[in-house]
Parts: sequence; structure tokens; C-alpha cells
Amino acid sequence: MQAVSEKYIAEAFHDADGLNVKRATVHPRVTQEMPEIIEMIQTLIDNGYAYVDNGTVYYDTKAFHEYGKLSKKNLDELLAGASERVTADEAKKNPTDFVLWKPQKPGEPKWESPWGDGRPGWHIECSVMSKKYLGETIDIHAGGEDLIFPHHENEIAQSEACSGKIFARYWMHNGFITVDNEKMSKSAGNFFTVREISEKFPYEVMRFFILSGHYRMPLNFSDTLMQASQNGLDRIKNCAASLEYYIANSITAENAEDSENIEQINGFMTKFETAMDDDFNTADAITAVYELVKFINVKIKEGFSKKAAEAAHKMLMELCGILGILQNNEAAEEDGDKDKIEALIAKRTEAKKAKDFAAADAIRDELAAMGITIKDTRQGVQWFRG
RNA sequence: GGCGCUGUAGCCAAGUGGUAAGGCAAAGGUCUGCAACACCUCUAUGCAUCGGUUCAAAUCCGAUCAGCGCCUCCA
Repeated sequence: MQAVSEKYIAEAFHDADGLNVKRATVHPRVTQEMPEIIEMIQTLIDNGYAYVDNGTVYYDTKAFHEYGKLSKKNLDELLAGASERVTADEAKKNPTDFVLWKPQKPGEPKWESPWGDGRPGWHIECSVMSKKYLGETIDIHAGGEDLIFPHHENEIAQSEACSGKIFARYWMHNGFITVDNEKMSKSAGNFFTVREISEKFPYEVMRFFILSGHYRMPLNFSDTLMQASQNGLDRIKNCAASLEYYIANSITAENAEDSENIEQINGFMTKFETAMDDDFNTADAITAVYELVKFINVKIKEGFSKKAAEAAHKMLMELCGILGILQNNEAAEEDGDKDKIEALIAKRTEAKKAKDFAAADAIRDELAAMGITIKDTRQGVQWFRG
């Protein structure tokens, strides 16, 4: 049991790390929070929000007058609908009541409790761990839109009935991913994992793709869209690489245009922040990045001072850093073949000078075979892997 | 059946009352010996459809159509 969960936790972290998702400071586990879970259930019973029936503890949804406030559901309508659809559980006072503690079933793990051996219901653990590690009121609670009801609704009912305080100030519910405009499901055969996608496209492209839409909106997934994201991301990466090369080889001195250029560069941050402040509008924020890229590419062509170029680079890296992309670009570590590559490039430049283009192209092909792409720029020949 | 979300160019997508950002793709051009990168030009009298309100609507209201989520176990 333990080994199984360890395996999947490790696998999940593998993908999360790949996507550059930062780890939380605490990753609690339900099995290690049993005393607190039992304590909270007892509090709910004591406060009159829960009742015990033969080893099972139920939450009394009618006792919590704001039940349904998150999902904008009306309890009376819920009850009416539930009575038609759900075979009534005799022990429940109301069809919408949910389990806080359930008795052990044969073969299942169990824990001791005042109501008998058993295990927690599926909502209480979240209220317990949230309270323990984050406090009675949290600022932001996130989750998939499918969890709004009943899970998040029940968390509110449990936590607020215990503390008498607001449980979460903001709720962030993300939309679902569809595949070729169809819901992802095993039965439809269009089900695949982050790991499988990562075998076709880098994690970074996946991250950029997800950021290209608003998190609350449904997101359609397809190879075509991933390819488009890869192309767009390459544009940003090309810009960063060109700019780095420009800075390394720039001879343009500080000049009168610097202050205006730097003012413009700072304007992209303002635009970026405005978008992000609007409910994490990453799609709009990326626009600011593209506009900065355009600005940089034009300036590289026109020529601008090293000082301004460095300011632009810092800004580009900062914006990309917030988005969590272009983080591995620090891989400017020495390439093992550096000397060989630069010797070949020098030979090609010689050949070009001698108008021996056949020889020059042969060297370019040789470099390509090594995985090296070269770019002729005004400042010289730039090369990179990939 | 009920509640909620969504529908903007070939594709993705921002824009929630003041006259349609940005990206990808395609096309033409500039640069280049060629190429790659880049740059320039071009792409919606139009925002699912039909009505309504308003001086003004993608944005507000109503109806309709389509997709999705939830209303049940599980999280």
C-alpha cells in the first residue's frame, strides 16, 4: 500500500517538476492526520452539524444554512432533485447529507474512532489539512471545475461550521481539457497523460500551451495546437538567444535613445502585470511578452546600446520567469564540441569569403548533422544546438 | 429535467457599453550567395443564431442552437 502510493507520488512529482511546477512547502497525507480528522468530526457533532448513526457520521446539510452558496445551488431544489434520482439512504436525514466517517468494510484499512473502527469520508480530510497547515481562513482555494459540487461545497460546510469564519476568500476553478474538441476519456480512446505528451513535446511547450488560454476556460488539446505553441515559444527563445548574442558582441555605446528605450521596456512590465492582476490572465500577459520580443528584434536590427539591450534582456527573462518558461536557458554551459564547432564555422566563413559556396554549405550540413543550427547576423555567426 | 460555464478570422486567443490586441498557419515582399533567424505587408463592416434596450452592443436583456461540467460513487 505504502509502496504503491510512494510510486505514484514520485511519478506525479516527475511530471510536475518537468512542467516547472513549484513544490508546496508541505505535502500532507490523510493517513497521518487521523487525530485531527477525528477531532474535527467531533467538533461538528458537538456544534450540531453532524449526527451519528450506527458507526457512520453524517453531515447535516440542513443545519448549515449557507449550503450551496459556492455552487449556487438551492438546497430545496437539490433535495427535490435528489429524491427523484437517488435511492434514499435510510440513515440520512436529507439526501444531500454526506459521510464524515464510515465504518470499515472487510479488507479495507481502518482506524479507531469514538464511533467505531472505520475511515474518514472523502471531504473532511481537506478541511482538516487546510486548517492545520494554512489556518482557518485561506486566501485562495483552487481546483478543477468538476469539484465545485459537492466537494468544495462540502469543504465550506465543514470548515465554516467548525470555525465560524470564512473558509476561502477566493476560489479558482480551472476549466477542463478536451482532446480534438471531445472530452478526454478512456472509453473514447483519446485519453493520454502528461507523461505521454512529454514524449512528443517538451514539458516547457506544454506549460506554454496551457498558459495560452485563460485557466477558467475549457482548453482544447491537439498536436496541431501543441505545434503552434512550440512555434510561438521558439520565437521567444530565438529572440532571447539573438539578444544574448547581440549583447556579447555589441559595440554600440550608451546614447540619447537609451532613456526612451528603457521607458518602453518598462512599459511591457506594466502591461504584463495588469493582465496578471486581472484573474491571472496569462493569455493576455503573453501578449506583452510577444510585444517585447518584437521590440527587441527590431532594435537588434536597428541597433541599440548594450545598456538598453541588457535592460531588455533582464525584462524578457523576468517576464518569462514569472510564466515559468525559458528557465533552462542558463544551459549556457560549455558545449563539449565548442572548439570543433567554432573551427568549422571559421572554415565556413573563409569559404564564403572565397565565394566557395558549395564548401560553405557542406560545412553547414556537417554542423546540422551534429545538431547545430547557425545564424548569420550582422555581429557575426551565431550558433546553438537544436 | 435543474444549476453553472463556454461559443470572437483557417486555428488558438484577449477584449464585458465607445467602434475588434496578440500569436500560429497561409500568401506576397525585404535582408541573405542560398538558407535559417528577423523585419514589412496582407487576414473578421464582423464577434453561434434571432429579436430587444441604447446616441452607441462582441460586451446589457430575452429566446434559440451547439459544446462542456455538476446534480451519483469517487476525488
